[in-house]
Amino acid sequence: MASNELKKIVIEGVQDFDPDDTFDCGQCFRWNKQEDGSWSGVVGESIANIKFEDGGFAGSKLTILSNNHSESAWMDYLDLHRDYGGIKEDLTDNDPVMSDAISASPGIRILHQDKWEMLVSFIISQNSNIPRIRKCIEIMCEEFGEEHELANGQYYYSFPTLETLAELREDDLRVCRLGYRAKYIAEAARQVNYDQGAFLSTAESVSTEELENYLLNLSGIGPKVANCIMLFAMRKYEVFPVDVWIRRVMNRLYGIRENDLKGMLEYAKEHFGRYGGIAQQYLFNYMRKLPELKPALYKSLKMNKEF
DNA sequence: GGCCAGGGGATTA
DNA sequence: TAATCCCATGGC
Repeated sequence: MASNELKKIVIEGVQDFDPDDTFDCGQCFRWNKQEDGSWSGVVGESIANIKFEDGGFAGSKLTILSNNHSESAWMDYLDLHRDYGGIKEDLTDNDPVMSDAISASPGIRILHQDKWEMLVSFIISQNSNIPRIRKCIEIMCEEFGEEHELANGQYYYSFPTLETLAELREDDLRVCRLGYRAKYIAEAARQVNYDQGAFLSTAESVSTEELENYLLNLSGIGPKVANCIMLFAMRKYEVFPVDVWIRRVMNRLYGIRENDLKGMLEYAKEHFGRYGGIAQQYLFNYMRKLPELKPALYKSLKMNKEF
């Protein structure tokens, strides 16, 4: 796994991937953009810095400087085996809204992140905003994660383990500024640790339905959070997490009643199918970018008013 | 099924 | 500065 020496891995011919789109589309919270345009992040027990060698995009050399020297581990994490070109073609078919959404962030890939980290991160995410979520997680890692030091003196913290968080009380978590979510996390950690995380570790071989049932029984996890965990850590690409942004996209751009959650899920199932989750990422990011991208359109949508 | 509190930072008015 | 919003859930 991770040594304390950084080593460079170069992957050639990478397409349909842009670190800016992928690390800044709201699926991950521990990647930070550096001054030179590269991205640094902690993944599991290792740390990495990622950029395109020539600053290019499609087909160019992707450089990963990391103490996890396994190229296949990074291929898996960045989901580089999957044909996003084909997926985008499928989704774009007869859908001008999706076409625009994909054009806004054509380099999104769904990262294959850690199950426990995603479970906790998305409990934290509820009714919050991305800068604040990132801060809470950063504090949690510094307080309760393991400290790692590289040969060059650089240090970083991995995400706290299930065992560690399961032993904490709600009060111990106060330092993370989680608000009422502290209780959910303390309880969920104990629930998942009931079988030492055995069920969670088998998640990818369990059906989406059974997995969803398990997650919905955990404290602080409802349908939206469960879907995010399944999408970002368990390769359940058909789920369609509906948050306030997606609710507005589906209402303003697809004409579905704002409170008709069921109708939105049915639409996604029928039109986005097994790539519902990937479609959701394009749409979510499109809406977040819209004020800059298309100010007039954004204004006309009256995003802050109920329809 | 609808309503509302939960904490607290970010954003907008 | 005040008001509102935010990658929702749980409990009534």
